[in-house]
Amino acid sequence: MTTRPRRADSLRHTDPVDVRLQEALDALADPVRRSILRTLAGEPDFTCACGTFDLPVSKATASHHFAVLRAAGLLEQIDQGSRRLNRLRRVEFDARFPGLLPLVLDEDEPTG
Amino acid sequence: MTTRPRRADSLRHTDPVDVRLQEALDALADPVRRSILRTLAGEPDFTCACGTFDLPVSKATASHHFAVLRAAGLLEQIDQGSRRLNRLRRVEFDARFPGLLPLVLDEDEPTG
DNA sequence: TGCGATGTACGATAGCCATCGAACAGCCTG
DNA sequence: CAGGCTGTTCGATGGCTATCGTACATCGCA
Repeated sequence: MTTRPRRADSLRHTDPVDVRLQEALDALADPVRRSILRTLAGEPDFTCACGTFDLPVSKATASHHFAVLRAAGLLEQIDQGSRRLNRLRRVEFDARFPGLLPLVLDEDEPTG
Repeated sequence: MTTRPRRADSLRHTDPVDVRLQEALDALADPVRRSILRTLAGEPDFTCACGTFDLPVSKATASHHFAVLRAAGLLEQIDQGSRRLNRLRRVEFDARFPGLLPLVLDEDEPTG
């Protein structure tokens, strides 16, 4: 009935409203994930595919990190062909946890 | 030469200014530690000894958690006899990481 | 001086999670 | 359709850390 592609089955989004502080902190406690968020913050919405990030981990691990960030209400993803484009949920997440995301985005140290 | 008691040797404080976001998030990612902070926030400064907290862990583990919080610039401790009294470094920590501590203190769920 | 209370230090253990390679699936282009 | 690209899933592994019991140190008090 639905015309939605099979690929989207792995795209469960979590509304930031439903995210607990524990999950948010767990998600943000990883330096690789924070670097993903910072990169995303510097680009327009839905212009970064997962594979375009320069990360010090394998693509399997990177995929895991994107899933964690999505589950924590930190990003929205849409499929475009074989690519998965990302958007930082800046406003919604900041409404749920005021000030938390800015701390991450303003972090001056890139290495982690 | 110094008249400082031996006991204070285990009291290295970290100025919140010198704390990195990574350490802060690691410290706050533990539910036991967050419950310590919330308890502390509800009492006057330097009125809670470490042993007075009702925690679901052994005293050895509790001591470890207090050390982590102190190292993250989240609390100040002073010795009073055989007791160690605590103060939440609310203002200093909030100056370093604006908004972060309030998120923890306003956390409505006690279980973690 | 001896005892109980408070808290730290140490060594061991267990569970969690970041990580990886390999296999798999969808998508696009030649 | 074949091959390459993008991304997920799976099982295994290693490291980190929360946890504990025990031993130890310090302090106040009888």
